[in-house]
Amino acid sequence: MPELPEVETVKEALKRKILNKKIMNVKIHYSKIIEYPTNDEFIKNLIGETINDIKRRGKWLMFELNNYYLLSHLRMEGKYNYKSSSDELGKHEHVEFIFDDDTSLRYQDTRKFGRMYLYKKEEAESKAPLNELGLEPWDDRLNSKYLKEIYKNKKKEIKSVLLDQSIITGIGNIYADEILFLSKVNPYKKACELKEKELNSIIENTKKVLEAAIKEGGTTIKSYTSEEGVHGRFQQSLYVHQRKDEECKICGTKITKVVIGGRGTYYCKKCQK
DNA sequence: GTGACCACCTGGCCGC
DNA sequence: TGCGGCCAGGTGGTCA
Repeated sequence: MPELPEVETVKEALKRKILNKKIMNVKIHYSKIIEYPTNDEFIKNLIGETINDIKRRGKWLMFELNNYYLLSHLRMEGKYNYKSSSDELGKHEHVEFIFDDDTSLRYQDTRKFGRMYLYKKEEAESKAPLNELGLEPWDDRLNSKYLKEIYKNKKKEIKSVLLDQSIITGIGNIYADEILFLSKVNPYKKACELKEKELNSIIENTKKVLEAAIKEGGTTIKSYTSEEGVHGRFQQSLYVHQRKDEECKICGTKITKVVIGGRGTYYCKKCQK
């Protein structure tokens, strides 16, 4: 599933292809992808807009247009295909953005979980989803004091809390497992019980893991590939995620898989006591 | 405010 | 071979 590094990879790939293209038409084939505004307004407002820049906030792609921000979340299996506008519609392509040079960008999503918002530029930051996002991993304000203050009332397992996008944005299930492994923190540990040293370790390893994953083009698991169909190379660098019963790369103990907060969680019982 | 649970979706996998 | 059931998981909504 696309997490921060995968979204960053998609963003860079899209920038190489669709910057400065003008939208001539929009076709929606599955209406629920558009969360806000209505389908009709979405189409009407986008026609005539130019894609001036593409940014990222957490796992959200932000297409900067003349007057609007188009926000797109890929959720589990969303991806973008860049094709000729005359190409046949793919089976799971739900939204088409047709440009003035007869090319098109298509949003494809097998499981239809992805969502899009279209806001006027001046109001995008003050509305959901952007105003509900926590700090980016590289934000200077992300320190042990910040986490301690928020975590003090969190009695849930740290594994679940790391996935809370309103605290640190961009961490998903794969990288949460990897961050906790490198930080030598047991995923069952309650967030409110973490010591300052552990919080600092989590912060440092969050940056380290995500930076390395971005460098490697993200992680490819099962259905997810990047916008260009490129397979992320970070898969080979994973210490624990999806390595059940394989040997820990540090101590040789078999990796354990459990379910925490409904999510498959992989960890080493010896390294993460 | 917090935590637990469920719905949204489809394809892949497994057992029968 | 075909069918049914389960699982995967990011997020938002509901309820206690």
